[in-house]
Amino acid sequence: MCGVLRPSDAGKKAVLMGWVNRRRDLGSIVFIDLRDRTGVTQVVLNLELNSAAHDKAQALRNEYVIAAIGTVKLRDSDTINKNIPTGEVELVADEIRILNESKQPPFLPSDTALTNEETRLKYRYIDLRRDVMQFNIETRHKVAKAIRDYLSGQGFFEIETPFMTRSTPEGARDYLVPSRVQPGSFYALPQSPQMFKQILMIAGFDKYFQIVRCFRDEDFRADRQAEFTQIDLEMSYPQPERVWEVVEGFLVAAFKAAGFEIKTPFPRMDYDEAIRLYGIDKPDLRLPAFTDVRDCFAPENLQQLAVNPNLPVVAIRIPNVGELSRAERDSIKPLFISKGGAKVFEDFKRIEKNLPEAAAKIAAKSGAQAGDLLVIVAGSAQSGEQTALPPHRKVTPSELAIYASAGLLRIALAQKYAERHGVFKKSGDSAKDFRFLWVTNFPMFEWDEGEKQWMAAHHPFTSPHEEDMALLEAGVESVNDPQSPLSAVRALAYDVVLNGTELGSGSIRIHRQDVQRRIFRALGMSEDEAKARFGFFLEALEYGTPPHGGIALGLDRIVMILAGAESLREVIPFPKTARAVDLMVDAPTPVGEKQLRELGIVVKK
RNA sequence: GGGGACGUAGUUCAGUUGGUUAGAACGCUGCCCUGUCACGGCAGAGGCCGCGGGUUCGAGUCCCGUCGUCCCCGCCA
Repeated sequence: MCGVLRPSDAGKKAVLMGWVNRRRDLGSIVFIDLRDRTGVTQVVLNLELNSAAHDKAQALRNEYVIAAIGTVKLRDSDTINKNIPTGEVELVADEIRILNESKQPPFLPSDTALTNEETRLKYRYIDLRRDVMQFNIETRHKVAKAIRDYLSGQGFFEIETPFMTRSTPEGARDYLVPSRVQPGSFYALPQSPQMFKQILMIAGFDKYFQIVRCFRDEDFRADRQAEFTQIDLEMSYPQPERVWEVVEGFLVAAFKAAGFEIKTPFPRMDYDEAIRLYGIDKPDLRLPAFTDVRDCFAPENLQQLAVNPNLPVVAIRIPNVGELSRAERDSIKPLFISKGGAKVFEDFKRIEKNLPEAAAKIAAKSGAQAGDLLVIVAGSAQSGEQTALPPHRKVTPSELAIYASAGLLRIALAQKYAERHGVFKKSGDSAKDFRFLWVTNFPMFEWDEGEKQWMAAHHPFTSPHEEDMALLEAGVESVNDPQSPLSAVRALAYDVVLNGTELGSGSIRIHRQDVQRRIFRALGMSEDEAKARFGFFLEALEYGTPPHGGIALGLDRIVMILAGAESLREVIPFPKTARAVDLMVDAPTPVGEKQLRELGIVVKK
């Protein structure tokens, strides 16, 4: 292999096969850098030593596939290349065989400047030859293997579930597969194996996992692909803590496989707390939390600033940004996305000038140092009514709007000034570089403003909190009332978050028929409707279902973070574009009349 | 569905207030070169300026539309 020869191999005969990475022709002596996935070795062709081989080297071009047969030789001390692991040796070739030629590629794997992504995706087989991509795909393999090994060792069975399954009109849009033998009927590709894994619990496979492809026909982002891979698992009789322990266990193994030591257990935080401190349900702990600085202002100050005094006044602090120019301060406001009447005071200098006392208190309370950026987000007069708080909830909908607006701005600012504060740069200290977090006690229901009703925040099989059963009972008939007690029902649902990325999401499931029925009723779903959608599943629940719960983590996202990549496309061998197009194979495509006829499909233009 | 950025040689990019023959680097082709390793030197080829329309004496540059890629909001139980 091209990356393995070392000084200890000196004198040995060797055959190297690989791609011509680069050719350096000095006339009577030619150097070939030969590359395969293990690395690069220099092959020497000297006219005086072997004129036939030297002649053959004249014909070599980039990306030709060749075999070089020769002797491993220690390099003279002044010709050692310290930049590559094989740099102390070279292969003196007796013979060169051209195994295959190559057209001139649109770009070279050895290029230093990265070609645009469209070209890379079209010629993915060349892009994948680049060492970064080879590393990413290797990391992916190692991580997946470590997880398989770990879970198998813990008594989990990897069990496959169908890809061609049943469409359930919940959640994301389905990819559909038409049935030829039953024209007009369609399978759906699974958005996740959710119901199958629960059925496996009912079936007695009390520890299940699967590294499995999932499909969602929605709009895509850097961290969302049409098809993506989940580490899906489910177990019988667990407390949430037991699920977390398993996940922490396999993440330790996965990170170790990629060369990182991480510590467990991960910290835990209530959903409400995450919103209050970070304005988002997947906080990036590498950056400081919000400070509520409402009490730093005198009441007349708030009035003067037209700030709603009943709502929080949030200070966002981004450390070590340095002095901002006027233009930079002006460029903050366009980053702000106001929800529910939230407004931003992007220029802290102005607050310092007009309200020096308040500004000093804010700086002190938020722990701001010189060079830190402070931005204030507060409620305007247009903000929603402040409502009474259920005893165990810490965030009302009006507050949520403020926190969420501030949360988005916090991230936008942190990304914009990432170069300056350097918080996102890898330090080499895993405890700092990988900030894990369990976010727990999500709300069971979310208010859908469009549908004017409460919807399942996670999925309708998530178990409510034992303590909140009475609230569920009280709210079960008020699905269309935004003030319904349903707002306060917490779910036994949890997310695992890493550096502001949601890695995975899970819950303890409902195993009791009566609770499941109540949930469907609370979601405004009639008995018949529920039966039509999930009939098989509801029936299965009636045949002795053990309590069970689980989680699913995005393998692609884990590998993306481990590889230090900015996009899932960097860790998926054959990804799709934002419009779900595969540029290499050119999919999707229209199909012929005959094929459509067989499937009983007429395409409307 | 909405907002933004980008599209010029094989590749990465530059291209001034609209101005005559659209440049550079890398890559490519040929020649020279015995220790290079992003080798070096000389010479050369290579362009529907994404596509369509408009304004203009004149458009890579301005306007409208369209296609594609990327990022964000919505969406993603």
